[in-house]
Amino acid sequence: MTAEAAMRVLIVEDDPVHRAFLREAVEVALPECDTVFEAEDGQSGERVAREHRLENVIMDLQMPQRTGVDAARTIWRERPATSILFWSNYADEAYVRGVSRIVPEGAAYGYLLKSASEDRLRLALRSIFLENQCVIDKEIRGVQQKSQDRSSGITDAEYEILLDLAIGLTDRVIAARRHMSLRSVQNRLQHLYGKLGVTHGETGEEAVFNLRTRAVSVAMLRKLLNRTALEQAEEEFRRWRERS
Amino acid sequence: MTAEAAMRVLIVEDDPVHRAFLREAVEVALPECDTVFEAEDGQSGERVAREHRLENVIMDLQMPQRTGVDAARTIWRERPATSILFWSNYADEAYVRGVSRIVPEGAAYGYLLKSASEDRLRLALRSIFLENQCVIDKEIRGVQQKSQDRSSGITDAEYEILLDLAIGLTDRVIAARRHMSLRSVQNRLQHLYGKLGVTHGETGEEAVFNLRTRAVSVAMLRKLLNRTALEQAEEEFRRWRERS
DNA sequence: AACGAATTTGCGGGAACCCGCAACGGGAGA
DNA sequence: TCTCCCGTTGCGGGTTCCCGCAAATTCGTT
Repeated sequence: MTAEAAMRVLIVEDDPVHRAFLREAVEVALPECDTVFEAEDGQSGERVAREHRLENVIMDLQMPQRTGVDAARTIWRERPATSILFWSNYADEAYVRGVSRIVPEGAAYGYLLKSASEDRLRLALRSIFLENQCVIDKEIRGVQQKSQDRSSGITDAEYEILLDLAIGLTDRVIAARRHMSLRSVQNRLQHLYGKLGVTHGETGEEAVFNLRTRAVSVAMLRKLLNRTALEQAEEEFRRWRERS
Repeated sequence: MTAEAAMRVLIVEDDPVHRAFLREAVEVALPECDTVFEAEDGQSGERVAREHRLENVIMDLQMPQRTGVDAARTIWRERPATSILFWSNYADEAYVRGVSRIVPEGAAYGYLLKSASEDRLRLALRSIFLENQCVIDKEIRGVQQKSQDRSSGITDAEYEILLDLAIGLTDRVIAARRHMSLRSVQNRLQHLYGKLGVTHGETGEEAVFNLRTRAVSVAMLRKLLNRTALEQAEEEFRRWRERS
């Protein structure tokens, strides 16, 4: 038991400029914080959080080696009550999906864009770390909404097959992996094509697009997919493959 | 003719934290610089450079709306003697290719990673803006080398078809667009597959991968491709399509 | 229990893809 | 000039993809 409410914060951020900026912001916004830890990648972020039993984390999302999502997952697995503020450059749906997939029941978390004003950042820091409130950037909210919308949004099932598609699997392998018939895979693909609005080309002439590749392309352009999501899917597939 | 060597510098960078950091660095490293202009996207960067006839630019690469490469291209088109220091987060081959494709004969330019030390940055500023020397980060050099290597590197022709592939075109459309026969397209594709090391799968069993999509996937993972490159290719294709 | 809607699966076929084989053509060097 | 090498083109085939049609199954609702 610490005598006073001595708060400690961990900053996980690879960019030194941003790291310094965050430390400054924490010191200004949270005078009750007496110690600021820093880590410059997900790997060591996990380690420091574990060693010092830290409960307040500011986490960059895109980092080399080990993503912010990865790090947050293991941190939350070890102590689900940790408060994490995600601090990211982009509002890609791929990231938003990644985060909301791992946040545990009742945990306080936040999702702020780096373009947010300093005031907003300071407010978010106090809300999350002192009052355990969730703070989600408005833009992120929009993405969350859209991704859950029935009509334009993409189902989890469809997202799953999109990943399989994106790493280049054949229909047959997808069928084997997901325990479906070949035809079902093709069905899901057609749904996906519909949702993404990919067609062979405007008119009824000859095909302009290869739907398979085109789907990946527009998913990328719409930021449904990004390299990080790809890497993760690749890794999962590798693991599945090893145990036959 | 300015009476003294009154240098002026333009900083084009969307992230306010980095922008402030850069301004600071310029003021320290270049005391002979008396005016620092700032722009927060490619669009206005071009405008400011044009209006004030600036010859020294620091340019972020990934920016919303209009890329650093785009902005640099038009700036250099208007005044090829401009010195530009590119300042980027990543050493993706896609970016490196994009830059070295547009740098005009004899222009001074630099390519620094944001992870470089402040000393390195200051040194680069002086080298480029005062002595018109090119300064390329070592990591970037490595990428440049590799991309020009005969064996592992990818030809411009192959890169071109990779882009067509990535935006989802069919063989036939690629053939029409590039004025080749269908078979030639398929040939190039096979070369590409070879270079990227994509196969149907390890053993001689059934195919695990769809080569087409798989190629895009590994190109992404290897950072040969990124979303920006995709966008650009998409745009070019659209233009080609309009004039039949 | 019964009904309707959404998924799953099979069948079949046309189109696109992947690719080995072979001939042709143009540029580099002996 | 002759030859060698590389890129292009055609042909033919096996495979995979894309998808309409229709029966079967699942699931939620009344």
